[in-house]
Amino acid sequence: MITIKDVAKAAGVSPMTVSRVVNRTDNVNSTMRKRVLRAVEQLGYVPNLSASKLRGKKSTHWTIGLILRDVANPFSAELHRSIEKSLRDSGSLTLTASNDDDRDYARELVMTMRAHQIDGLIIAPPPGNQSYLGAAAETGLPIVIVDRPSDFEQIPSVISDNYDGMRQATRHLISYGHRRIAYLGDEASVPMTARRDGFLAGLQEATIDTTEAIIRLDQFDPIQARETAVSLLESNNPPTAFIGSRNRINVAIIQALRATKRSEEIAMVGFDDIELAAELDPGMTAVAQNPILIGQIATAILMDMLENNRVQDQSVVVSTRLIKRGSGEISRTQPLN
Amino acid sequence: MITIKDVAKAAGVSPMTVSRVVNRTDNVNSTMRKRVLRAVEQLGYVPNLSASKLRGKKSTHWTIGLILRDVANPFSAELHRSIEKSLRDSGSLTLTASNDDDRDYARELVMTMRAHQIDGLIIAPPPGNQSYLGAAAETGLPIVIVDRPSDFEQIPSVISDNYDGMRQATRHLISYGHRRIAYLGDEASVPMTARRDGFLAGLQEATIDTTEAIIRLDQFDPIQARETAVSLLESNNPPTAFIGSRNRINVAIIQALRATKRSEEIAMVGFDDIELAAELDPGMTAVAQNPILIGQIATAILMDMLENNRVQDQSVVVSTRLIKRGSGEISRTQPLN
DNA sequence: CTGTTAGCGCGTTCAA
DNA sequence: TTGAACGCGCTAACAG
Repeated sequence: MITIKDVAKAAGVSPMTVSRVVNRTDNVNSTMRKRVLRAVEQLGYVPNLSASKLRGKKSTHWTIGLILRDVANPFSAELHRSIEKSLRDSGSLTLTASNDDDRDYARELVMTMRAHQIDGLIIAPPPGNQSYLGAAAETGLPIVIVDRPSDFEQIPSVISDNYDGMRQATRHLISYGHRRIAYLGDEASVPMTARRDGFLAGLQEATIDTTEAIIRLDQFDPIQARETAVSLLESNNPPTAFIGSRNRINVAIIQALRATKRSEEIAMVGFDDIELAAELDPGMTAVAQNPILIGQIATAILMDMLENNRVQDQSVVVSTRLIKRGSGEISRTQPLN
Repeated sequence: MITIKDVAKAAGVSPMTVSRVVNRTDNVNSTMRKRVLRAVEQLGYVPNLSASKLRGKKSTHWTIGLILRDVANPFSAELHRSIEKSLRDSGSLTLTASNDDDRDYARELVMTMRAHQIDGLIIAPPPGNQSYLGAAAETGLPIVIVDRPSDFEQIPSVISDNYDGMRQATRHLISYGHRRIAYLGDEASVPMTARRDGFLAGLQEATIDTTEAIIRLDQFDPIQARETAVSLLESNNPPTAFIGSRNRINVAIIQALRATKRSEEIAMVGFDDIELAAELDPGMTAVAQNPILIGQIATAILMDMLENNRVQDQSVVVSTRLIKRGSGEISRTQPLN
């Protein structure tokens, strides 16, 4: 490894002079500067950021920890991209990992990232106790929570308006005459319970009893969800519309509708948009989140905490958007009870 | 920040003893060990990995640089996920970034990551000179190239069999009677030229002249590709089949076919699979790459270089798989010339 | 079994 | 304008 000393020796100056040249500080005699730069070039010297940081140097080239649920999930991937882009100007880099909704692993990841000396953290925490985040925040680590509400006053969060998004979806289906609406979801995390509550609120507004609808909160796995949807469709009293609570579940419902050749007559709205959703027959009506904006806001808040060394306590809610593509605009065809 | 000294003071021992306890090395008296562990717990001490590394400690908790084309692209995202998963057991973390096919930026990223003291690098390099990788490799940094061939003997690569995959796609369409096949792609990178060559080889095998087919190598942008496809469909001598050269282009072609209501009569095969491809009408026949396997192999090679301190020079080619879903099995309907 | 010494690469502080 | 000394947090090597 080429160190500052090697460069100094090659250029015939002291390490300090090299440091000054590399960091563009102070005034350095231009001949020396040239000598140093030539040596840097020749030896391929790359400064050791860890050592600088250890020595106490402040930099704006932050190392940001980014913990998402699953980097391969389209929503997470877009969020990742957005954060990366927002960070790019400052020359900051992200240490990225997926937590798979496993709280213990998330805790471990935070530890490891702290050991790696991250300057800030953006995390989509798994369900459950966020105490490990509180502890980390107390040491002065700036943290922003995304996609989940924060347990702590001192930790800001950026999150979609899950409740309102789902309520809109529900209202939309009701406006097309549907009452027997099947909701496939779970209640394992706060966003999911918010979506469930949005659905219930939509029903209540229209004075639809929860027994008239079909509410399945045990749908964790796409394959299982697909089977559930098929069996509902084949039951005595099938739904006239479906609501999917997240992107993988939406795909499952679409598969079920197609497998039973009912996609033209049974309505469907999905929470979370999917690539190609517009090219289906009919196109999938979706409640779209805005991962790009969420990422931008989260990054902006974090940068503010980092640069101004202050504690933020704001919680931002980003609204969703209902995109009508056909599947949600199928009117109820079945006779009224 | 809590350091080893703080813990030592709190536990009434020397820093060295704390180090031994934390690193589980040597034998430490069990009472002392307990005292130390209690202090660690109480103070929330997190060891500074950078400092350990600076001191020269070897660890198996590697920090791996991962430079992809675009973390939000489904192919890259799957690759990312696979690498992350393969790395997880060793407790390694990735410093991840997108290069947007910009060589200069990729060069800069490698610099920055080197400054961050990464132990190894997995990169999907942009088109153009890879000299910056050669230089980095010469300093002893283990590098594995993915999704692109390597310019250097000493840098191993893992890549899909683009040539063969595209040749299979072409043969497949030809076996359904197609001769006037429109290929929408570019030749801006080695994988793309390999796909182009695979297409040409497929034509040649069937003694189809290149003037009989439609070969567009100027399709970089999905929106532009969509327009191209529409205008081809509306021309005097339209193609009876399309080939898309990558995922975003496939979507564009599907959109064009649907917009012109020709998806049932014009065949189509896409290179790269897409979520929901099976739920289209007809389903999209695709040449699927295997990002999971590519990631596993790349990680395995890198780990071998890291752990055994040796230089690998192998190049691995991962085969593709043709998935028939309907769009590629539409026979030619137009009269023979 | 435990502590002391020294130094990894770097930059702040101060002296020249 | 330049350089020397010092110490950031940590641990290998040695001493006790």
